[in-house]
Amino acid sequence: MAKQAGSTIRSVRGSRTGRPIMALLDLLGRRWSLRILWELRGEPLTSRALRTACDEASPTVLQARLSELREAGFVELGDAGGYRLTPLGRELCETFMPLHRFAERWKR
Amino acid sequence: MAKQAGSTIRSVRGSRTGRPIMALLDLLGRRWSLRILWELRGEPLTSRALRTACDEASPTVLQARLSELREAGFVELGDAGGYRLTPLGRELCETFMPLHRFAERWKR
DNA sequence: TCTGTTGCTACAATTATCGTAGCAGCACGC
DNA sequence: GCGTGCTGCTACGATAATTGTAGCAACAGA
Repeated sequence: MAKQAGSTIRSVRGSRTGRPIMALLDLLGRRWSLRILWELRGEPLTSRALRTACDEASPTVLQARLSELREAGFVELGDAGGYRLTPLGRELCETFMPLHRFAERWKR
Repeated sequence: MAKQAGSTIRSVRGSRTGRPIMALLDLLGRRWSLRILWELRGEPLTSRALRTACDEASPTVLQARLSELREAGFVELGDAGGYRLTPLGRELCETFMPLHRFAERWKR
């Protein structure tokens, strides 16, 4: 499912509860979602650059996630090519930016 | 893999890069991880109460995630039974608590 | 002993993800 | 035109993760 950008996406788990946080947690809980947002926090990246940044994750999933994140309004495809965060996506990214500091302290 | 609490866990993706944030993003990016932390934000929950809170997610995954989150030091099993956040886990939870407000505004 | 908890597991079926390969479209230099 | 190299994106078989149902042992109270 979730074939191409703009088409249907598997209904986000938890959205039926009507609680947006559940839908958001589910979307962000899919593999590579968080990582993609994280890697896009800086400059726009082409699909291949993003793939490289994400440890060579398979393009299949990357495209799926990008489609979902685009439909959610967090990511967009720039005119000159390359993916980048929308203002909304940037806001979301800022939201869990403190994770960075936390992770550094966690560092098992 | 990741059979029981305290045993080995599949090495967290990204940990090889030496960047803790990657390991954390990977751990949190597994299905139900974020949701579990979210549901435990309040009172301790028994495994079955947690399962109910998580839309009847299958106990297999729930146990797997709980083991991982326990090994990571975010969740613990109370003496009288019931799962709860450790101080560290609570700190992590606070970190992405702003997501709640964000989700409310996002609300497609 | 019976009932109802607790945390936790087995196992087959279904999905998601991986990994490799490759497509069409576009811009470049030749 | 022709090739080269980029872009976003997809097909498809193999592998791993997740689901759903059922059930276990251990413990507590009646």
